[in-house]
Amino acid sequence: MTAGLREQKKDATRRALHAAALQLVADRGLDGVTVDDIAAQADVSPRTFFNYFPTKDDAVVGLDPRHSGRLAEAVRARPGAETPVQAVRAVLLDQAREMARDPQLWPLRLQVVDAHPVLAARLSAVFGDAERALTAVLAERTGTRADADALPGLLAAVQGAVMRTALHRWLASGFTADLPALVDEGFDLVTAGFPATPA
Amino acid sequence: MTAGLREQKKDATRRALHAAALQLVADRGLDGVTVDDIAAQADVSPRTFFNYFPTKDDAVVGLDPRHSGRLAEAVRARPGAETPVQAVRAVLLDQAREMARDPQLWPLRLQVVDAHPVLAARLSAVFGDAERALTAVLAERTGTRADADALPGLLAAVQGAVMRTALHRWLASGFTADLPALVDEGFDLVTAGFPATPA
DNA sequence: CACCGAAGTTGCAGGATCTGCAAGTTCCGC
DNA sequence: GCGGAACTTGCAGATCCTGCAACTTCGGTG
Repeated sequence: MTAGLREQKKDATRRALHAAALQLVADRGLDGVTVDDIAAQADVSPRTFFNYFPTKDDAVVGLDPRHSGRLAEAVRARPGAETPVQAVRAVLLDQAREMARDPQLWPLRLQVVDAHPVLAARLSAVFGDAERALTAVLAERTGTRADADALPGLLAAVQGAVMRTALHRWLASGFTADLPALVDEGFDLVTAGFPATPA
Repeated sequence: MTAGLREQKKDATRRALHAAALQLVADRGLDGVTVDDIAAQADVSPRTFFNYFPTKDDAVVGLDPRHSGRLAEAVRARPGAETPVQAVRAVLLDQAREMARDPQLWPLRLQVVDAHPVLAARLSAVFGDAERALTAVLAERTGTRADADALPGLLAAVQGAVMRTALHRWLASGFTADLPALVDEGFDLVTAGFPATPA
């Protein structure tokens, strides 16, 4: 089942590079760290670094392109009886719980990303990929064409907005808030159509 | 009113650089164009290029950082009687009309950006800045703290989602669709809370 | 109108990023 | 074992981007 030794090593190296990049940048700032530093920390040659990540920035963010497909696949796997919003909401809650599990990884990532606009852009690109894949799956589910119906693309984009907002508020709370709860709150507001003033 | 000759020249140079970057990249692709090419096309030295844009990518996207504040300012200027959603919707419609006015600039921009994920990330960063500024203004309007109330941040993010989706659908239509109408459609869906299936 | 400070342009040197290429080394299946 | 595939590595080189120091141009002032 688990792939050969080769695969394991690759995964390990990838994680080592990401961990090194994240930690070093957290300590010294993005400009205080070179690719050579990261490679040295992970015990590979500088040239090998680029076999794993096309860019220093990508190593810091550290999210596979294959990660982009996970969201869409998870939504596809939801029971067909659910409405698109219900399906997306359920999946996002799962992901939020997953992210909150490791008390180090995502908090550190978010702090670092927040401190460097360039990295925020990179992270947005990853989200964008995920949203594009999700759009296709939602179009399947609703049986419409993605270019005729606005719903798939819009829901995919709004889902990203909810998640980004939740992550930002999580960060702002010093990671004391409950991430899934923040996601829930976001979906409540959205599905209520942004009530004027519930005052 | 209009600033001195100096300001005019700066604006002209900036526009020339952006236009050159956009056109060259549209023709040859992002990797087929160097900063030297762009500078030459705009009749300035390569070194001067970096007095205007911190990055080649930024020159291609060509949006000021000061552009980021315009959205927020426009919302601040809306009558206080409007709900946040109404105010944001009105401003976004204005911007959509503005973007659709020049039949060349935004279409070319969007095509180029769509063809190069790196540029999409850059554009996302600009949107992100605008959203952050908007969050602050919305928090003012609702009289809440942006970190206690989810609405300002979420509405700012969702607004971005609506606009991005509209732009994407505009692009997909080959720019035959009506951009303001696409924005309207997006807001209708959002304020309806994503109705299950209006079938 | 002559002059001075501020603002803008330019060239140069240099560090860092990233890519192709051509070895070497390690793993997997037969 | 052994042959091919996969991975690592070094090297050369193009490009990006930055600091610095000169030079040129603009805008105001007496």
